[in-house]
This record gives sequence, C-alpha cells and structure tokens, in this order.
Amino acid sequence: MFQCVFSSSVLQPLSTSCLFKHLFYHSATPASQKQPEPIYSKKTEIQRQTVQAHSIKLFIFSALQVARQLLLQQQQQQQQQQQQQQVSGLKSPKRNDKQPALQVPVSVAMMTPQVITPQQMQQILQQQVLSPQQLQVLLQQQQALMLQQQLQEFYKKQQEQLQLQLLQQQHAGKQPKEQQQVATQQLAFQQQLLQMQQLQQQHLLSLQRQGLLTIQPGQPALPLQPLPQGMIPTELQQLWKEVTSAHSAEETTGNNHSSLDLTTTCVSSSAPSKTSLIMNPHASTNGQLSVHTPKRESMSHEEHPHSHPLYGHGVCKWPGCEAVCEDFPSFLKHLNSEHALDDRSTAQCRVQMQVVQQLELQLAKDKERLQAMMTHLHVKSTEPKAAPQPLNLVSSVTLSKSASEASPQSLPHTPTTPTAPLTPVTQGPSVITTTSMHTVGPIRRRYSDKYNVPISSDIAQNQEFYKNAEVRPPFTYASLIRQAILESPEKQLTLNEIYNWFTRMFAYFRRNAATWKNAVRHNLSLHKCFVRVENVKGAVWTVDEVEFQKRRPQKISGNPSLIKNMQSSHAYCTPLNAALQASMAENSIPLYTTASMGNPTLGNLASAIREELNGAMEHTNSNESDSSPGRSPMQPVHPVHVKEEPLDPEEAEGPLSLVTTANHSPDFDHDRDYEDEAVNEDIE
DNA sequence: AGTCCAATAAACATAC
DNA sequence: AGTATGTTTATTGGAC
Repeated sequence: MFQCVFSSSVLQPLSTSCLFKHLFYHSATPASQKQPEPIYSKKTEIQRQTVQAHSIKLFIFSALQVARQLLLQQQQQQQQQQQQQQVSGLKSPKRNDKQPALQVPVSVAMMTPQVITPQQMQQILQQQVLSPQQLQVLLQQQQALMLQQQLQEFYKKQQEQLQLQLLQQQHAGKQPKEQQQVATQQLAFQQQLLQMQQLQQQHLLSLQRQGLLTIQPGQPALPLQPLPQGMIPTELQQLWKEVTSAHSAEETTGNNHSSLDLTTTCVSSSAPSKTSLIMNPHASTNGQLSVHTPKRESMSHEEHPHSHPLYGHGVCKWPGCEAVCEDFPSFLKHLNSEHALDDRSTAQCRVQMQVVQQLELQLAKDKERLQAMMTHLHVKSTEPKAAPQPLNLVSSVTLSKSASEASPQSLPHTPTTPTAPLTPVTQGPSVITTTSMHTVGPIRRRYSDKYNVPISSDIAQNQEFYKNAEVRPPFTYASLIRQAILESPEKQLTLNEIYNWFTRMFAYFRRNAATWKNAVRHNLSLHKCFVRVENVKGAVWTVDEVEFQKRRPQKISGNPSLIKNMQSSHAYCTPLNAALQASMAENSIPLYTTASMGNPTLGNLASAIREELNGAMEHTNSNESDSSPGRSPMQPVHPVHVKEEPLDPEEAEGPLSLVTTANHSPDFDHDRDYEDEAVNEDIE
C-alpha cells in the first residue's frame, strides 16, 4: 500500500498499520536505545543526534502524510457514497460494510503510534538527543499531531453518526432528506477542514519565515488542523499561544482562526511558567537555574568578551536564527537588531523557558531516581559488613559542561559555566552524585567543598542519605564544624557535641573516629574562625563568621552585573522572579525549619539563593573594607546563611577516599564510639 | 615548578 | 595511668 521513504529502509510495500510501526521503528528506535556508547567522539554524537532528530521529524511528517492520504481517501469514498445515495436513494447502505477495514481503523491504527508517548518523549528528553531548537520543533509538531488526532476523533464520530443514521434509515425506512442533510453537512465540514488546513499551513510558513519554527530544508510545513481550544492540552495550548501571539495580527484574518486564540499578549501570559514554578516541587530548581543564568551570561560577557552563549562558530545561536556573523561585533550588532526586546523575542524566550522546564522536570525525576537507586544500593551494600568502604562524594562539575551530554547518571549539570549556553541544566545544590560506586583506593586527594553548593542546603537535602550511606560529605572539616556549630540553638558547641553532630549527621563519620576526631580538633585549633569560649560547663566552640569569610575569600570577583542582571531579568522572567521572591520570602525562615525540611527543594532554593546572593553582595560591599562581610540588605539574621562556597568549578572535584582501612591504622572501636555518642545524644 | 590549601598523622601539653 | 581536650608541627597530595 505504502512504501517507506527512509533511505536506509528496504523499499517494500507496507500496510497502513505496518507502515506506522515501521516508521515508528525508524524514529523511535535510535532514541530509545539505552546502551550508551562507551567511547564516542563528540562529532559523531552530534551527528547521531541530528540523525535522530531528523528521523523523528521525518517520522512525524511521514505519519502525517499518511494520515492526510487516508483522510482524503476516506473523504473521496464518502463523497462517492453520498453521490450514490443521492442518485439511488437508499439503495445500498450495505456498502459501508465493505469498508470497515478502512474506515474504522483510521482513527485508531493511524493515530495511536503517531503521537510520541510521554515515555518516548521522556526518553528523548532524558537522552537529550535534541537541541533546544529541535525540542521546540518537536513540541510544536507534537501539538500539530495532537490537533490532528483530535480532529480525526471528531471526524470519526461524525462518520459513526452518519452510519448510525444510515442504519436507522434502512430499518425505519425514513425519507432520504435527512440523510442528505447530514451528508451535506459532512461535506461542508470537510471542506472547512481543508480550508483550515491551508490557513494553518500559511501560519506555519509564516512562523518558519520569522524564525519561530525551525523546519528542515525541503521539509514541507506540517499540515495542521485547528480544533476548539478545550481539546488542546493546556500546556501545549499555552505554548502555542505564546509562540503564535507575536504574529497574531497578520494571521487572524479569517473566522476559522477563532478556534485558536492568537490574540493573547505573550508578555502578560506567564501563567504556565508561574504555575509550574510554584506548584511544581521541582520548580524551585528552575528558579535557581534562572538566577544562575544571568550570572553566567554576565560572567561570559565580562570575563570572556568574545564568548557568548548565543554565539558560536560564527553563527547566531538564537533559537531558529542561525544567522552567520563573521565576528563578535557583527554578532552583537545582529543580536541587538534582530533579537531586540520585542514580542517575538519574548515569545521565543518563553518557548525556550518551556523547553528548559521540560528538561529540568526530567532532570529532577532522574535525580530522584538516582537518589533512590543509591539509597537502595547502600542499604544492600551495608548488609554484608565485610569491608564496607566509605564512598566519597563529588559534585558533578567533573561531569559534562555541555547541555548536550546526557547520561542519566552523569546529568548535565552546568554550574555557572561562563561559556555555557543559555539553557544549561544546573545541578541543584542537593542531590548527591558519585563518580562511581566503586571503592576509591587509598589515594589521598584534596578534599574541598562542593562547588557552588551551600553546605546547609546540601545537608538538608541529603540528610537521610548522609545519615545512612557511608559517603563522605563533600565539604571540608572546617565547613562541617561551622555548620554543626551554627545549627546549634546557641551557636556554640562543645567538642563532644561537635563529634556527636558528625556521627549523627553522617554515617561516614561513624568509623575511623580517631582520624576524623583528630582532624576536627586540628581544624578547631588551626583556624582562627573557630573561637574557644570558656563556659561554666567548660569550653565551647563558636564561629567567627568574619574570619571564616576571610579564610574563604570568594573567588567570584566583585561582579555588580550579577545583581544587575538578576534585577534586569525581571522584564523577561516575571514568573521566575516570582519564584525568586517567594524563595526570598523564605529567607527569614531559619534553616531546618519547615521550609527546609518540609519542602527540601524549596528550602534548598531559598538558602541557595540566599547564600549565593550573600556571597555576591558581600563581595561588592566589602571588597575594600574589612568589616563584617555579607551585611547586605539580604543578609539574614543567621550567619549560617552566608555564602561560603567558592565559585570555582574545579573546587567541585570531589574528594576521594581519604580514609580507608588500608592505608592507616583504623579505629576499630568506632562502634563503641558511636554507641557512646548515641548515649550522649540522648542526654542532650 | 612553585604555591596554597586541606587532609592526615603525630607529638606534645594540660586538665580531669 | 588513662582519657579528653587542645596545640602545634610535619607530611602528603590536589588544585591552581
């Protein structure tokens, strides 16, 4: 019946359903392959992604073509049938019985495999084989497909109704007038559909022309058929609105477009983003990301004047643009002229945000999965107590810095990389990743704080994990001690209480007590930031925050543009700002209250942003003065909120095993230690 | 290569 | 004497 048009496919006749399966195989198989290539070059990876993206597009297009053909065929048959009925009255209603194979399966067999299922979409997103632009196109194509699907359902109903009426007429012997009336209506409906289709094609072409849609050269615009709004999934509908709203004026020429609300102003229609940011438990991560994005941009502008997230390889990387710019100045010129602040750019930006949100959603899910996996594996690994080696955590900065890299395990976290693209996925300051589950040998490595991850939020987020898994928290002893002290109600702890905090919070510190306790004492004595205060009960340790900040100078140089960018982002990212404000509102809530514990992610975001801001503001304020750092207007009461992590990607090179049972005399009585400390805890 | 920093180890002092 | 606490020095290794 049909022939597959794929070049790699053996040309063979295919039935309708077979063709769909076949096409689906072509498009879905590469994306669903779970086996990661152990070694592959970036170039081949890009090629593979391009092929996949193209395959999917081609599949969708082919499916649509088939659908159209079937529709037209059906339409012709319908017309013939009507003509015959008109000529011969109620002569032969049985004719319908001869075509069920064509009529009935149309909407079933044709539609089912067409629309990419959420699982497939998830796979695509998970593997991130598509660029944001491609995702954008895919989203819109999906939307088109769904429109078409809805239309087919509607059409099918109409047809069933027609058949029902024909049967009724056959049995009841009614006059053919009503039948003719219905048939005429059907015909008119189909004509209207064709008309709509043409208009829709024009609209798509217009979008493509203006850069809102990227369609492969030589690939005709997808035939779209509009439907009443209520039938469109809200999110896609909103997306569609936003994309098309900028071009509504020239498109809303006919009444047919009344089914698509193209007159919505995109600037004010921030509902979906806002909603998702607030309602979605993972949305706070989005907010944080959005906070990071302008900083990245600003850094890239200032530190790498010729490096721009939207400029690469002499081409403008604005979604759907790809304009060739010979040099950076010309790119800037192009950027300012072609992508100035207008409705179109805003709409494109919003689409990009949607794409990012999708990706982030997927990222969040995968993070949860990873954490569950690790927790599960830990539980199992601790069962055989033979020689459980502690794991050491690393932040994921060692992982990809490109949004295109996409192993679920090596999530494409991109912490404030100056050259990162506009929509990188940043690791939330939360979920733990390990380079591997294997034991790292007795190699001693520098053990520095997790990059850009506030210790408070990290611990809060992964509290249960740290408690149960023998993984080393990716923070220095000094940071941990400070955290312990600042968590205490009176911001002071005895040495023993500090010990207890370590063992209580981290399973890792329930072994080799002699080693780490010595380290704790050593740190307390060595660092000026820890002040010993004589007490009635004895001596307690407190934190001198000023000294602590001195000890860890912010590597992010005084960068006013960070704050400036955050403020200026308001125009574009109203919903994101809302999330930011919401999180800022939480600043007054101390850590480990409901904000952090009840909703770790949100609390996490709050403290992350807080600390981030504190770090930045502090530096802009106190560069020349040695006075108290972090006394910005956003400085919370609790010194725990002060940013402490250096913004150095390399700092994230996580610690590997420092303490193993192999390279030093282990403290075999750590169990006893812990029991003792457990008793102490009870006393507390 | 040199420097810095943090982890680790250990010696030593002091108090209880 | 033994332990906890605190100080100091030395070494090691990673990162810059």
